[in-house]
Amino acid sequence: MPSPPSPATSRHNAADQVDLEVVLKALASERRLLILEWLKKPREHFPPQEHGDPDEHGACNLFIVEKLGVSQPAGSRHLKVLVSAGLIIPTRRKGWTYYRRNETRIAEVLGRINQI
Amino acid sequence: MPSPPSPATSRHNAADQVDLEVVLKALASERRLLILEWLKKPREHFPPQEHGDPDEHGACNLFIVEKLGVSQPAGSRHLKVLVSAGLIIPTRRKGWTYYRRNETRIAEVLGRINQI
DNA sequence: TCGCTACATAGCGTGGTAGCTATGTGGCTA
DNA sequence: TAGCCACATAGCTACCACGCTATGTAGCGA
Repeated sequence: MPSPPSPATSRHNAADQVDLEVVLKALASERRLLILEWLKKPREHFPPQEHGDPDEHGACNLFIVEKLGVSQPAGSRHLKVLVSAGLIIPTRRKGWTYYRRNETRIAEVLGRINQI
Repeated sequence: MPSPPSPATSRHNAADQVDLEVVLKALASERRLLILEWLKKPREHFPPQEHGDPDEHGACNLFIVEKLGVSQPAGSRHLKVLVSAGLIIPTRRKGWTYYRRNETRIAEVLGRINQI
């Protein structure tokens, strides 16, 4: 779609209106669906981590990238796409970045998708 | 995702298992979301048509293409993507092709998406 | 049977996405 | 403060989606 001159922000957060196309594009990737699935139960899918509580902060960037089986930049980009769509939340802590699901936003998104 | 040598069929129909990535890619398009929206109430969005009942068979290909505002091949391709994902059903009749929503499939798809 | 009309296919250009390697950068930790 | 480690950025290639125009095809009506 040839989008009209985009207004103001290009990033997204939980406060934004759900842009269905952006969210669906973020979801339309096998790898990103996997990430969301894994983050449902970080403890089951990732090794124990030293500083971030898996349930509170989610899983470490490096673990996710490794489990994806892609290069570090490729993995980070997938995570960035999910963050931009508001689907996951990053937490920086002691030099590591942890990601957890944004359940509020996900519920909001599903509400919109269910109107399709 | 580097898909493995694809097995057997490449087309999809209502009997297929829902391939979430395929369906989400089909949905991740402003224009295709519009088509699905319009097809909820064909009578409201399209001119009266001579041979196909809007409620039974859906809207005529040409009307949809015109309302999309793209060329005929581009419009037809969008429709084909939705058909391949099983989201709409084509009916050929008297030389025209009508499209209607596949509500059964859509419900099935939404069920899967809600597990995200 | 002939022609017209609805739709599909082919082929091309462009932009976006996903992968990679190489290199920056910024914040712990010693 | 120096070094290292986690992550981001840059820059490349390959591929796919989407737009277009031109052309093919199949089925209806006369």
